[in-house]
Amino acid sequence: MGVTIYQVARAAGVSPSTVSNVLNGRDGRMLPETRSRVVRAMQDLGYRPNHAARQLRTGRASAIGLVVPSVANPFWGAFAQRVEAAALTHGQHVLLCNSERDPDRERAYVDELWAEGLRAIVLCTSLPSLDHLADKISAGLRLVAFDRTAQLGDPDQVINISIDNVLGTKMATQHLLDLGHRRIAFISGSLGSINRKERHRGFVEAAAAAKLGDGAITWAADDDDFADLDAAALGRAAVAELLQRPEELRPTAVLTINDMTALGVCAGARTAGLTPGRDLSVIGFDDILLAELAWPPLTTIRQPLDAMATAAVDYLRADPDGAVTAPSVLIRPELVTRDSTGPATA
Amino acid sequence: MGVTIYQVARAAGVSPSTVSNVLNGRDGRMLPETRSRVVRAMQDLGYRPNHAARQLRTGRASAIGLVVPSVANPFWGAFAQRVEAAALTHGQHVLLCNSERDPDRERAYVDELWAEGLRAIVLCTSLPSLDHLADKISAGLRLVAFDRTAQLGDPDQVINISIDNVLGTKMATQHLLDLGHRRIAFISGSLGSINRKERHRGFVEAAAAAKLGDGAITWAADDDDFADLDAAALGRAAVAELLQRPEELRPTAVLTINDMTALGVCAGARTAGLTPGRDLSVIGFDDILLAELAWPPLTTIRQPLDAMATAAVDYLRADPDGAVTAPSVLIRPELVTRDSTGPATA
DNA sequence: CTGTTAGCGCATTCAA
DNA sequence: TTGAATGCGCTAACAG
Repeated sequence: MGVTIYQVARAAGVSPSTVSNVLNGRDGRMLPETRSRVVRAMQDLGYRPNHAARQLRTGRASAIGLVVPSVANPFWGAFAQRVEAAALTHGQHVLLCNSERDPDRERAYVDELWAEGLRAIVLCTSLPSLDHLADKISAGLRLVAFDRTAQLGDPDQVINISIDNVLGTKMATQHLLDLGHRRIAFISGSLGSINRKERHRGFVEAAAAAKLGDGAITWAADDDDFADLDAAALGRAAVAELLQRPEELRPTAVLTINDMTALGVCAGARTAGLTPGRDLSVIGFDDILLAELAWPPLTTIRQPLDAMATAAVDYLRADPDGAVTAPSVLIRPELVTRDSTGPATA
Repeated sequence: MGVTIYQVARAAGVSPSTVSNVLNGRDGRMLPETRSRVVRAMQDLGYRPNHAARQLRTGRASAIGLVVPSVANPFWGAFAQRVEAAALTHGQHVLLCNSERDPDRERAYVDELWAEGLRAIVLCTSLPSLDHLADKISAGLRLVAFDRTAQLGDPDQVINISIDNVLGTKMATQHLLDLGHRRIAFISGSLGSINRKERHRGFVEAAAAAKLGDGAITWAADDDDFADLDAAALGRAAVAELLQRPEELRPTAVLTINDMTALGVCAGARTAGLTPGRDLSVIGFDDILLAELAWPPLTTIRQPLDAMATAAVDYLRADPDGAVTAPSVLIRPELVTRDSTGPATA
């Protein structure tokens, strides 16, 4: 069924090990002429390397493992699409895993991928600690932690790729302040994960700098009542509660942990008879495809996913022996102004 | 690094081949007692089968290949999440491929997966013909064609899983008729793919049965100006054009090829100063997560994704030697009534 | 009912 | 600079 290096070797008049050397870029061990003869033979015969055999021999698989909370979430779906595209440019495949934000599941996936020989994993995690991966990492696992900034005590060699969350919510808060809002709510699920804490911090700091005082309202779910896909429901619930407050305590603008929650807030506001963008300003985070499609189109903080996905795959492929020069990549967010935010009216 | 069947065999006091037999469910070839001894040894040693070795030996990989247009599209993201979940219950992994609706890319992916030993593929395709896969299928490829109904001349052994598209748009059209609408537009990208043709047919037939005559308007993009992710832009463009028509030719209700397009229609209607659900009824297709979140919440035809994904994975795992008793699974759509459709006012 | 054995395709010593 | 030989972990004859 498949062409083997033996057939290639015979066709090129060399030994199998020479073909193997060509395959593995050990060009120094042969004459350029020999090399080109081998390459030609591979093309003529339509040779394709057998990944299973290579993996059996080396113990390493070439695919990239991708662990996301859930590709059903449009943000992660978009990210997964870009990771796959970036991997494809290197001829690598992507193994898809949905952790559903369950830490046990997340760990089990990484264990499983490791046991299967995968040595390159993009882990989209909100876990504060990566200690449980330290042994694998020192044993050769290339791990990109995505959407999570570097933490003290992280294993060396872990590469963190994330937006600058603090800056992002600062920009969002500032935008609202510039529009004249003085009572602003930050809405989020439980503040357990790193990036949520950071986004919250950006809000708190920007609000403090503007001396908002009690005008800075934090609404965070206590525990994990809301799963990943319930972000919208969370927004709905939060806004329903906030709008019941007496007018002098009621926010005129809302900043959410992500776009899905913002969409929920918009829906909740409408249920309460308010028009988002006019009676209540709403700003999201992520800039998912649907942010632009919502009514009103959602002002949000964009995460440049293309750049992030490409960076992730590049690091995974970097020379394993090379020094990791950039242990952490902090990407700059962008404010995208659309119609869901407007001047303060109250 | 790994425990092998030899170690298990030694621990259980049997030969490696007996362990292999246990692994492969050939229970008939050993005493129950022997079997349990082996199982115990596997647990004690923490044995995990080496997929690469197994694949090298058998030529078959155990992962499932999933080819979707793009997981960045919320519908396909949701589907991918469910396929992965279904595969996980069998301990199988999912290899993710985004075809971006490029037929060449789609074919290249299938070739690649096949060459890598994958023998189970879920192919979400709009291609009318599957002839190019016939040879692989007869050579043992298990292929589930998703979102595509069976066609005359399809290779045997292909399993088609799809909703009943004709019924779906009939239900949608009927819903609009029941609300009193007499000028209804069907909006879609080019009608090249099977399921689009079918959805269109459902609309045409229901409209004809209601003697709508010129009141049944088909708006379909000529060629593929709009890629998968531009569905919303397509809806916007279509509605902008339709609303410019003289009043007696202007639709009072719109039925779209999918929810993303419907969301675009809603946005376009608002741009034109109309309120969806009041001035223009809009009904989508799919029931993606965001349909409920839109404003107004979108009436739509639901595709029961869970059932569809489970069916796909089950068929992939069915006994390869068993007769394929259900070459085609036609799933019943459900009308989900929300606020984007209302009585005809014009 | 259980054990022995011979590769699957490749990478990698070690010799030449 | 190249070649011959070995084994990664497993399955499937086949022999016992």
